[in-house]
Amino acid sequence: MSKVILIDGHSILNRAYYGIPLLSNAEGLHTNAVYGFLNIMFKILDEEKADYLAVAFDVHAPTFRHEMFEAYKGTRKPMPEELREQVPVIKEVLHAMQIPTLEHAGYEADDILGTLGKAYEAAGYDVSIISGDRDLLQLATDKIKIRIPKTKMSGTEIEDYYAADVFEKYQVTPTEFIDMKALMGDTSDNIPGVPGIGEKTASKIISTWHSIEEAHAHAAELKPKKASENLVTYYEQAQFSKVLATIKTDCVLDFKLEDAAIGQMMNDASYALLKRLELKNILKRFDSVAETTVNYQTVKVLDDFAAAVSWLEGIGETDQLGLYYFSEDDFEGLAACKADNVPVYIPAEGMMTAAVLREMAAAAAKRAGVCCMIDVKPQLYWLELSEEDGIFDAAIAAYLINPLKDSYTYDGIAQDFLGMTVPSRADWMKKMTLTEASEKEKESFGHYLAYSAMIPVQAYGTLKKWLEETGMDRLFDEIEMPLVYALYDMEKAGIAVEKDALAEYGSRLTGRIDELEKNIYELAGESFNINSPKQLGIILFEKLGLPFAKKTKTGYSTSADILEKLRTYDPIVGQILEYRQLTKLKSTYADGLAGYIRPDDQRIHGKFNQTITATGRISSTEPNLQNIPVRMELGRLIRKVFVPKEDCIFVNADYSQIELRVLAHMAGDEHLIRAYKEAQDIHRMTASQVFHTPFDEVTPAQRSNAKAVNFGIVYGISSFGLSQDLSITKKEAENYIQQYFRTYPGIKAFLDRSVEAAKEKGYAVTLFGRRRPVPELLSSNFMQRSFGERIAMNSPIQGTAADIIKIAMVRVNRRLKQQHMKSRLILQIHDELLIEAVLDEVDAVKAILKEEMEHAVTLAVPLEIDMHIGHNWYELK
DNA sequence: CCGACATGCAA
DNA sequence: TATTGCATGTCGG
Repeated sequence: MSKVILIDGHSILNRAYYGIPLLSNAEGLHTNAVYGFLNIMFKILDEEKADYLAVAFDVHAPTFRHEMFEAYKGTRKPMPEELREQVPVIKEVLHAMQIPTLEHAGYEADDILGTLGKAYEAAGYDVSIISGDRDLLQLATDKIKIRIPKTKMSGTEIEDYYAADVFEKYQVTPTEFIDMKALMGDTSDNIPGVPGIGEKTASKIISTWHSIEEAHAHAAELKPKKASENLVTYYEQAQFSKVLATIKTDCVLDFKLEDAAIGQMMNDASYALLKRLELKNILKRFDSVAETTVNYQTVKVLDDFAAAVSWLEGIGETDQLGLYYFSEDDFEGLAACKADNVPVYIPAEGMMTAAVLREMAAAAAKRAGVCCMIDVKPQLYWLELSEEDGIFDAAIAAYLINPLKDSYTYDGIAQDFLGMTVPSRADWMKKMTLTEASEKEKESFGHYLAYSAMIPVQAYGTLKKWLEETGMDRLFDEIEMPLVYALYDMEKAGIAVEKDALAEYGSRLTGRIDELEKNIYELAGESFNINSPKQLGIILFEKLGLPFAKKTKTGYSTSADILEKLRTYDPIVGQILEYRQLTKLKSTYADGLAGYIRPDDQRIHGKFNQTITATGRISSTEPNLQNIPVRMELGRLIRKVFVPKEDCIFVNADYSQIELRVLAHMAGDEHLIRAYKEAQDIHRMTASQVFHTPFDEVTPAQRSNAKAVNFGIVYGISSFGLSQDLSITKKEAENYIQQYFRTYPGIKAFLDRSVEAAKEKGYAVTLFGRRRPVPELLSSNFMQRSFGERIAMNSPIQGTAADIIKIAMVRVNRRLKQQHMKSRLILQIHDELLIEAVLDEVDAVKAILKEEMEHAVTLAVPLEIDMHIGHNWYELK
């Protein structure tokens, strides 16, 4: 017999709130109701071996009862703010625990519970309904148990009512309980009832006559006399009350019981959330889960050549295949897994040479109906696969579903999408070193590798369903998966660096740094570590007594913008600023980049990461090639050491103000759209309109301020932020913003809309459906919430721009390959692409860049690019 | 030796 | 107290 638990959300939350003193976390968010709710829920789950669990909530919309009776629930006190703020939080917790929450306009939670309770009873389930509200007793049967918890800090006691228990307590059946309520009324719901009849009298009357109708027919026989008279006088009101008090059991609901199947409630998402809420007692429950690690059956080690070949050649189009190819430290092999089968591990050794294994693995991947992997890009170095092969990268799918996680490894995917706790790579590594594994523990090592093949193929169905249900399947298929191959090609191509020139640049810096260091020690009267903000702060603000000492958490702030204001007070400040600038260039760029030049080809092969950013941008590491200096001339000189290879030249193209154009389109603001269609200088245009100055008379200062406002808008503007940026008062900044919104009313409406939508849905969305959760919006901390609002304004813009350049990259890369060109895409810097173009392909490359970048998507405003050619990166300006 | 913090580079 | 990143050096556990 399967068991279903249904919870009356608001009612339990309410009980918990009043039963437990106010608690709050570090953010100031109150948590007592959430805590109490979860305690009750877990207590019930612990004692009942339930298979299904769902929680119903009331919605903030009138129900049929309100339509019948205007005063319905009219006397109910409004929810205190400290409780109200916990409603979305408990929903979020439930969501993280994969417990469905049900709410439906026009129905109360009671009606949902009644409908589902009766339906599942009829279908043969045992049902428990949890509520703090005795109204629910009318639903009790011998299969439906109504459970009413009494919350105290010390613990929870629960009263249970089957039909018989209701009868025992009230001498009426559950159905008759409705009639009883029709007589006695309910002040909290504003059900009128019949005056002069309370619980005792009502119980006596209904236990005798079983319904208000019968009682009315025998009114004369009723005692006491007052009750008899009032029942006649107020009979209509009693009938009316009966309808109000009757819980509907025939609501039309779109709900499938399987969605309420109890899964892995203690997962990463719920852990993070509970941790944030600081619900330590609930967090304890995770410990016991960690021990339930699933160490699945066995891995078949196919070290026999014939057996391995036959397994791989047996893969056909009806198979869902999981693959993981590994090559490191002279150790190479393939883990593979067919859906619902035992994983296999095939080491590259003996007759099964690495070359043969790689080829057979790639061939199997191509033949399979679908081939699922985790983190495909690095495996492409060994497996020759391309975007046409339709590989499914589970890490990228998981990233789209929640881009806020810090990794997408197999153990996390197993936890989140399969409810499975498996040992992580680190857990296995603790047990044995790689060498030990390869030499002595082949089977164990294969066992560990096998997770990387097994998890993606098992999670495939769930991930696919998530992508479809969130509307991100096309984003995944048409943008993200093809992009994997474009990024791989970029990494493989790398960028050539003139090592000697870089070294020379470094030593030039060193000369000046030594000079500055000497000067600084002299001016300070002692030597100290200039790189230590702590020591520097003491020298500047204590020893030299400079003014405006600003504090950070740990001491004085010595950041450039502070020092800049101190320049005139002491010559040491200027020297320090220059020292800072030069040591930055030396350590991060001159020395830092040198360490990444590969000796075999004198090129830097940086990594481009696709599953890092919250907004959908790509990131660059080892080294970061997206933050090479450009603003200051001295820093910009570094770009001279990045050069094209022989017979090549650099071509770059960058979008002109892509984010502002995306904003114009998404907001549909006619003024901004018109400004772009007329192809004017947009910052000047903004200045002209915001400052009421004729276009031709805008001063450089006005234009520059307008530019700052435009930036601010994209970042989710705040008057404080703008005032800092422009060194003006907050008041003035407020005026600029107000003027801006008056000029472009559509922008204001859009930004407001974005915040509202994110609050409602819990995430921000790009034009292509990419989502970015914004949990900060739930915070009761003003700063956190404001941060959430800025994220909600910025993410759709930054994210859509990221979507667009990704589309362009995929198409540019495709065309370079399809047309068998030797030119290669080598860098992406958020709104810019850099190509190392073979000299005789330059015109074709320029045409491709222009076409694919400007037409990656059609917006209400044109997308424009600027293109340049140069013999090194520095010249591309 | 690792993590937090401060700092500064880019779009 | 403006969005998104990454790398560096210092310093303390």
